[in-house]
Amino acid sequence: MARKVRIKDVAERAGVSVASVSFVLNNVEGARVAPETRERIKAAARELGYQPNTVARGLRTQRTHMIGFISDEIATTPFAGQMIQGAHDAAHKVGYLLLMLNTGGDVEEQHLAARALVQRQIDGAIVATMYHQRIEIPEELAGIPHVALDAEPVSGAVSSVVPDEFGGAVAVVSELITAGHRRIGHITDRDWPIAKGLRLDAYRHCLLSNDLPAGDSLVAADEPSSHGGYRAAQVLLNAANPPTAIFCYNDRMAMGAYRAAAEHGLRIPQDLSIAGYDDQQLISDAIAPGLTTAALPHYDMGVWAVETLLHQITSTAPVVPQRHLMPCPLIRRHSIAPPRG
Amino acid sequence: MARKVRIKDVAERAGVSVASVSFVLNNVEGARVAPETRERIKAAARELGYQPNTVARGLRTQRTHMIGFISDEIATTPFAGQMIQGAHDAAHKVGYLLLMLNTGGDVEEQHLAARALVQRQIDGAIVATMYHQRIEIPEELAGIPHVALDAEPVSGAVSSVVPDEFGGAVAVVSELITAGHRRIGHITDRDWPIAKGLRLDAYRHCLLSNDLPAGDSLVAADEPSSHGGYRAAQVLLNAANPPTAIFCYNDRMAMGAYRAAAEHGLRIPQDLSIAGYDDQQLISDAIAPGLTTAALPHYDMGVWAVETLLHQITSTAPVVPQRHLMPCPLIRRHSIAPPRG
DNA sequence: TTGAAAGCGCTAACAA
DNA sequence: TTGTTAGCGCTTTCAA
Repeated sequence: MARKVRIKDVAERAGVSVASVSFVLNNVEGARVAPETRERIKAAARELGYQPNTVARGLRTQRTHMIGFISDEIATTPFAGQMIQGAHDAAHKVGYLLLMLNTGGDVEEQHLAARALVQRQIDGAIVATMYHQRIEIPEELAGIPHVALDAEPVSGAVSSVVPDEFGGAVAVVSELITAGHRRIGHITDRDWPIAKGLRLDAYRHCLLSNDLPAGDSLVAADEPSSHGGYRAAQVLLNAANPPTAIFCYNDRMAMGAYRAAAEHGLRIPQDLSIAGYDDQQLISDAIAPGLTTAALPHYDMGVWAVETLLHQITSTAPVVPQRHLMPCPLIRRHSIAPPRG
Repeated sequence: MARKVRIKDVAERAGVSVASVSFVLNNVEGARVAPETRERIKAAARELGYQPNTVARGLRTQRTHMIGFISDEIATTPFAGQMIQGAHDAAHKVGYLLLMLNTGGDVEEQHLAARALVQRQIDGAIVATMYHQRIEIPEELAGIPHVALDAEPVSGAVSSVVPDEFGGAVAVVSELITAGHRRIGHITDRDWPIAKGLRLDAYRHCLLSNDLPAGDSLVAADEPSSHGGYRAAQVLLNAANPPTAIFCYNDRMAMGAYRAAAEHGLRIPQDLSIAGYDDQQLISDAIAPGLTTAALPHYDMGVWAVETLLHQITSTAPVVPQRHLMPCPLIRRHSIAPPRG
C-alpha cells in the first residue's frame, strides 16, 4: 500500500510551504494566498488523495471532533439503537463521531469510562440511560461539556432530555375517553421506575378531570412483561364490574392483556379496547389488531442531546442548562373502539 | 477547574525528566530507573492525578487504541445492541474503544465512514451488518486490519464471522423429529436473504435424511413478519393433510403462526408444535407458551470479531483470514410436544 | 503573498 | 541510571 500522504507531501508537490497548504485546505479566514497558488495546492491535494490526520490536528487544536457516549446498557433494550442512531446522525452531520462506552450500570465503570474519554480529549459527552431515570454525572466530566439523555441528573447544572411520559399518557387515556369509555382500567408496573409514576398519575388525572371512576379495583400491578400484563389483566377482567378499556403501562403488558382478553372470549377492540405505551414495534405492530400506543421518542432525544451538546461545545456563551421534555406522539392503530351498547 | 496536568508537571514535581516519567508510567521493558526514583514518580503522578493524553500518545506511537465500527443500520434491529455490546466488551477489556459509524446501508456513506475512520487513525475496523449478508469492504480500509461481522465479504482475504444458520436449523428440526413428528411444515421468507436459504436447506436436509415427506405442500412463503407468519401458517393449516409441527423461519413468523393455530382451535404444543429461529426474546419469551427456537449468537460474534481484529493488530505474523461459523444454540421452551395419537 | 518555526503532549533513541 | 532531544502531523504566529 502507498504510504500515507502528509501535508508535507502536498506542500512539496505544489511547491509551497505546509503553512500555505494548511491555510487553503482549511479555508482560513483572511489568509491571503494567490488564487493561482490556491488552485495548485488544491490540485496537489486532490492528486495525492490527501486526507488530513485528525489526531495530529486534534493535538494541535485541542478539538478532536469526537463525542463520548456513555450508556448504562445497550444490549438488553431495543430502544438503544434508536437513541444511538439519533445521536449518531446529529453528530455525523457536522463531522463529529461517537466514541461509545458502556458501563453495564456499574458506578465504578462509569468513572473509568469518563476518565477514558477525557484522556481521549473528547469535545463533549452524552450520559445516556436506557430507561428514564435519575443519574449521577461522573465528576471526571466536570471539565467538559456534557448532557444527560433519557435521564435526569440528580444534581448539577446540566442539560437533559427525557420523554414527556405524563403528556403521552394523557393522550392515550384521552383517546380512550374520546372513544366513549367510562370504565377504564390501568395495568401498571409493580416496581417504581419514573415512567410508571408519571403514566399512572396521568391516568388518574384524566379520569378525575372527566368525572370518571378511578377506584383501586381498576388498577392492577404486576411485572412489566407480557406475563405480568396477562396476570394483571386477568385481575381486572375477573372483577365484578370489569373495565371496557385498559390502558397498559407498556406494550409488553398490553401483549399479555390481549391474551387474557382472548381467554375471556373478548374481541379487541369490539369487546375490549386496549392501549399501550412505548411503541415497541416488534410488538405493537405485530400483534393483531395493531396496538394504539404512545411512542417513546428515542431518536429525537438522541438528536436533541447531541445538538444541545454541540451548541455548548461551539458557543462561548455561558451555558444555561435546559431540561427538555420530548413529546411522546400517539400512534393510532386498531385496538380502540367505542364500548359496546 | 484545575488545568490539565501534563507529563511535564509530573516530571517537575518528581524532580526528574519527562523521559523517566514516561518510562516508569508505561512500565517500559528494560528501562533502568532506580526503585527510589520510580516511587517518587508514581507518587507525583498519583498526587497530581495525572492521566496521559491519549491523543498525543497516539500521534507519537501511531496507535490510537480505537477500533472503528461501521454498521449498516442500528436503529431498526434489536440485534444491534448485542453485537455492539460484544464488540465493546472485548475491546474494552484490553483498553480499546469503539468509534461508531452508521451508514444506513448506503455505499457512498460507507466510503465516507471508512475515510473518516482512517483519518482518525483507528487501529482497525469492524464492518458489521445487522443481517447475515454479503458485503463489499470499502477500499479505504485496505491499509488497516479489518474484519467482517455477521457478513461475508464478496472478495478479499478478510476474516469474517457469521451465524451457523444451517447447523441451528438442523438442531431445531431435529428437535421436532425427536419429539416424534413426521409431517413437519416450514414457513419461510419469500425474499432471498442468506439465512432463508440456509434454514430452508437444513429443513429439507433433515426431512430427507429421515425419510420424511417434504413436498411443496409443506412449505409456505410470505413476508418475514408476524402477519406473514399468520398467513403462511393458515395456508399450511388449511391444507388437506396439515403438518403436526411447523418450523418457522423466524420468531416473528412464529408469533403469527401462534395466532393462526388459535383460530384453528389448535393448542400449542398439544395439538401443534411450533419452533422458531432468532430467539428475539421480546417475542420468544413473551408469547405463551414460550417458543423453542435457535438463538442468533450476536454477542459472541461481536466478541469474536474484535478479538480476531485485535490479534491482527498486535501480531506481526501475516494474517491468514478465517471464516468463522458461530453456533446457534437451541433454546428449549414449551412450544414442542409429541404429536397427538 | 508566502515561508519558517514553535509547539500541542507524548515516546524513544541517544548521550551523558 | 537519568536527561536531552527529535520527531509524530498539524495549525498558527511571526517574520520576510
